[in-house]
Amino acid sequence: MSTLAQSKADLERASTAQKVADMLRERVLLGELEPGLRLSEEAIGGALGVSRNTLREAFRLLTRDRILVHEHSRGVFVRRPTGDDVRDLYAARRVIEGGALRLWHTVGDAQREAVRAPVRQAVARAEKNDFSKTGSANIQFHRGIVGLAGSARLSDESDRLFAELMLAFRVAHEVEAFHQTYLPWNRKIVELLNNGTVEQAVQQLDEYFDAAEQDLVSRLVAD
Amino acid sequence: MSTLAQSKADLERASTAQKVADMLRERVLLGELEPGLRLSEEAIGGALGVSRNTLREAFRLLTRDRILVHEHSRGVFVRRPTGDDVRDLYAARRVIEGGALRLWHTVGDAQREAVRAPVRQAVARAEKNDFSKTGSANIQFHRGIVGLAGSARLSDESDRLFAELMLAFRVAHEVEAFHQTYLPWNRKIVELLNNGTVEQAVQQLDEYFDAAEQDLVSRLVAD
DNA sequence: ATTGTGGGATTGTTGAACGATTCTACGATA
DNA sequence: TATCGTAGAATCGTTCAACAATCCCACAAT
Repeated sequence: MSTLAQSKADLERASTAQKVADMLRERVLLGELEPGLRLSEEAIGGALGVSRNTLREAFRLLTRDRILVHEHSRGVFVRRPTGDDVRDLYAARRVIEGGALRLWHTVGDAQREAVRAPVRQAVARAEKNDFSKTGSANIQFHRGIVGLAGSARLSDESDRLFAELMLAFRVAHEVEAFHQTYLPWNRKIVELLNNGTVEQAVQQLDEYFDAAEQDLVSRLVAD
Repeated sequence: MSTLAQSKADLERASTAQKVADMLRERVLLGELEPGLRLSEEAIGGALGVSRNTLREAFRLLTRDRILVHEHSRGVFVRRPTGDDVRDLYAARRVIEGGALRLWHTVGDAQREAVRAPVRQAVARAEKNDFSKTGSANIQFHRGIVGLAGSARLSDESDRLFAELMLAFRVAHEVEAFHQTYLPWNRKIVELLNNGTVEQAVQQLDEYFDAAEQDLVSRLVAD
């Protein structure tokens, strides 16, 4: 069964627009294309060897993911989140992740492990002074929390929220902080979950969101 | 200030693709284009007088809203939600609306009124045997609940979930039931909220979701 | 009944074209 | 000097035409 699913994935050729969109998304999230930058149809299309029409389809896909913003007759720009955007993002995360966390005692162990494992691995690496994959570990932790809900739609939307938040950190020149200060919070949350005190875990998560939002907003308005 | 915002809205001309997408979305949600129907680029484009490229942009917009599904080299189809889709949708709603409802005691009266008012108006109309706008009233109620979170992104995503759910009801030939059986539940929820017993309101909402999901799924698999 | 194997229809992608809109730089006016 | 207006360049919005790639369907072969 899993082999069938795998071969199906192989068969699902991505369209040109999809491939272009994936490439551009990676470039943006890696910081090679700075927030606020305008993406010229002619320049990008020429560099990538695709026609304007195909490129515009790729732009639509990324606009949908809030990676780019479209302004009529002006073009598309790499999104540059504001303080209001950050507040909106954390308001959404509080509801989604808080609501998902409260399902802790209703889900199976596989879903719980998706929350515990990223923290455990991050702790193990930190003890060896290995901070290489510390960034993606945090995201995996929060993806695991959302996954408790058991909704692919919710997980997809959360991925978009994470990506947009990453852009905000980049605007604030705080990409490193995003990847380093979270670990104590996450350990505490997992500990509370393992104790069965879910409501306290939710409260801890809320406090983390409060601290992260406040820090990020202050750095954005100062800019 | 409001006049400025209004004139700005006037200036924001929708693109042709956007207008076409809005028209098609309305057609689909009104049931004029049945779930599963394939939308031919040539036929639709010819009928609406727009080029294939512009129409394809409109298709992309509706695909992002999960109104249409795109299959490579096969075309786009009106989405036809399955039982698994419905389960996914309600899993997402449970987390989002449950999480939002728990913010009841933290929000201002304007946001609370956005929850109460739709139910009050629906009750008033029902007493006069007026069931005309009973459908949108239910949606407004749930939009109000999501609005408690104070996140435009979350509200937008919820609108997409509602639209997709409407398609599921259409597949199950239960559009009317969707608009009629909800009122007692909603009244009870508002009553519990006014009493300050938020957790009981959340529980009541969960029970409503359980009942609605089970009913809808059973009608879908029977099809 | 199942499995090739064609032709026909539809989509994927490209390139060019032209009107519409925005941006920019330069000069006019107070 | 600063503000304003305007012409020209650059870019976007949309359409059209073309061709390759893919899918669908009917028919024949086993």
